[in-house]
Amino acid sequence: MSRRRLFVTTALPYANGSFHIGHIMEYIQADIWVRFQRLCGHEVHFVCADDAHGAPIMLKAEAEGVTAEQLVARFAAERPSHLQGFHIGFDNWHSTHSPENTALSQDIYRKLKAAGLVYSKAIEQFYDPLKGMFLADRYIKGECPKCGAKDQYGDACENCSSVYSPTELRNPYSTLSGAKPVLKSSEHFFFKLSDPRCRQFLKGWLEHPGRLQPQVLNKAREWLEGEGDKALGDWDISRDAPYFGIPIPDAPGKYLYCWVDAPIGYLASLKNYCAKRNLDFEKTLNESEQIHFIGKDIIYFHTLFWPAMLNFAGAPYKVPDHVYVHGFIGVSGEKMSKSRGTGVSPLRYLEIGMNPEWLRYYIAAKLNANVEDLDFNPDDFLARVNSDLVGKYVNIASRCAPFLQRHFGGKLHSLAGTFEIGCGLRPDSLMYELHTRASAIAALYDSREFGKALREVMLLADAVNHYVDEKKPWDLAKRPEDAERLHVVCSVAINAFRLLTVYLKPVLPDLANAVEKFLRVTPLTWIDAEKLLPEGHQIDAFRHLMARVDEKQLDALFEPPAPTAAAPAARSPQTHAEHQQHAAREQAVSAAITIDDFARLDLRVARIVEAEAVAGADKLVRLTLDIGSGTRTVFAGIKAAYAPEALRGRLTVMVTNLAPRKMRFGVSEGMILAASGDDGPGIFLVSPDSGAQPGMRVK
RNA sequence: GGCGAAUUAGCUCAGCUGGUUAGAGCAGCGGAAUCAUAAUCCGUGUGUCCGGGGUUCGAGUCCCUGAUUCGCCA
Repeated sequence: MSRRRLFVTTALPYANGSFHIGHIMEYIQADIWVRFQRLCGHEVHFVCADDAHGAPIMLKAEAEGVTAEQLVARFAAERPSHLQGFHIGFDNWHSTHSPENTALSQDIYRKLKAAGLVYSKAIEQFYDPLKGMFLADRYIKGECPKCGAKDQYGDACENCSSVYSPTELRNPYSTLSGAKPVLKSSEHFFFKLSDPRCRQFLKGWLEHPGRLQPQVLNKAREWLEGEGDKALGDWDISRDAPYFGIPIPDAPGKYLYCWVDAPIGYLASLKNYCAKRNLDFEKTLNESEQIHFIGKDIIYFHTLFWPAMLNFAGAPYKVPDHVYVHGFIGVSGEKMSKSRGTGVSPLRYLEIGMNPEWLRYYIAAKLNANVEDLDFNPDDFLARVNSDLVGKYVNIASRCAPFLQRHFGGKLHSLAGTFEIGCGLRPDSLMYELHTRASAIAALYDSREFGKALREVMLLADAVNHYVDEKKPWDLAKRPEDAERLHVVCSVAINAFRLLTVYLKPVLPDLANAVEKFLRVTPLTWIDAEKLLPEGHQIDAFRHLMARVDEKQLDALFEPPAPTAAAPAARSPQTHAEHQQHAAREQAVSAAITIDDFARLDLRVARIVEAEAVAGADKLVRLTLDIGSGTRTVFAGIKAAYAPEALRGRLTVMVTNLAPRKMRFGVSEGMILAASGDDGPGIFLVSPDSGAQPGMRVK
């Protein structure tokens, strides 16, 4: 195979939070693929970056009283340790808020404009007069124009699922300030995706054989070829100040929509990397296959906007060669929710000392080349990792190396007249079989069928264990006349172990590293599967290569984020609200907790933007809370003490990481703090001192 | 609401253009072994293939319909 040059990216994570399991899964998938390509001798430039721009980051920074740059820098600072923690080997990590990205984005914009694909027109949008900014749909709420349900977002009603535009909402309000938004006109720039040139190009790009997975192609084709009201529309690519983003050239007060400069961040990161490595950016870009790993949620951007942008911007840009799409990862059958903090926390996984390669293996074992969701199931994880990795694979070395050490000074026997497999090995021998599977396994890795690849490898591990069992080295060791047979059997097993290590190395780089030390060999590559260890090769004494997963670790991993969120099982709907009333009612002071226990509570200053009595409930008030980064709905049992209208605009303190709870009237996404005596008087809402801003952490 | 996908053993999933007794891994159960961090080996699957109709000599596989779940669109 000729040497490939690859430019590989993963989707840019939004820089308003830490990594969640979904990010890590994608990085693991791409990292395994990249490591495999490198083991095969191909050249790979593997980069990513923080997606730093956009209104949510700007607003979150504002709520925390820091600049957007500071907010982004805070998350950027923790990236390296988390990536290293899972052995994810990006060559470079950059940011869309960078000189490179500004230059590239403005260049691409200018070229698209020159190509006649950008035009401007005035549009009317809701504007928050208090905040002094235009409001995206998600920042507008109001009453559904059809059914009158309150607190519905600007696009659709969760209650009657009717669809409308934000301007149709009754009594609309800004979730940022609570103010009534006003309609205001402004000039916006559009990318003319409807241009026949675009459609024609995209059709050709999409249909290019092997470019996309069939499911992705179908979806993209559906969007591209939509007719009538489903036709592909032009894309609004500008935002008005104030906006944290890249200024549009020659258009004061206008910024590029963050989804324009986000994928350009791939190129910015590559450019930044090339500068560091003294590589020619344009040459590297043009000589490499350009491959993007993404989740299924952003297919639209990567199969329509992005290739069209690149194509019509022209040289030195080139269109992506492949976009590889994966599904979502759920936990125990439940969908992961970023905002509600459910799911497996990769950071907690590392904190409690779980082996990152367990997760790499487990995820790899469940990944295929399709756009399918996968499930993290703790029991499955435990069984899979312990059985496959420790029981089958590591066990081979563990059961044979001691004989070599005890009887032969750790030196291997020759397995054939020559060290090249195939020349001296019988076709029916174990080593021959192990060797011949290399190309099939490689093909599976290359096509991202990791689950199938690992199944193949484990089948081979089974064969090796079978072999050991059949040859019974422990019996041979009892008879001096069988010494040579013992030597051969154990040497076969160790050589087999070495091949299995090659096959697992893309998934388990760290373990492979430990095996290389144990076997005293230079770093293994894929071509090493064609060779055997020479006669007399000295190996080290065996020591544990991998611990088993302990069930207690999984318990710790899934411990609820806050003590109050324990046992969410069978509780009456009312309990949560009652819990709110009584949370602090303990007479005796509770048992001591550590600062770490306390730190697990995420308490935030919240502004009550909306409060209304819940029809049909005696005590409940439905609160809409602004916590800086967004809004939450909380049901609080405080109706007896507070009239809803008296609550609006007040600041209070909210437990933001309390597990969400489904109640008869909706989902409560946290709780607010209030004081109360044993049997009354009343309920007293906790308020921060003046100056506090929504989103500030209470600690 | 429209379009689409999924639903196969306790768990995770294979089953291509319809064809003989529906498969794998893990778990479980029975046995063997004891080199190995109780790891390994052998044996063991009577599953309304989501429900209900239909086409066919024959359907997990095709068609219709219903349920559930999940997407996309509006």
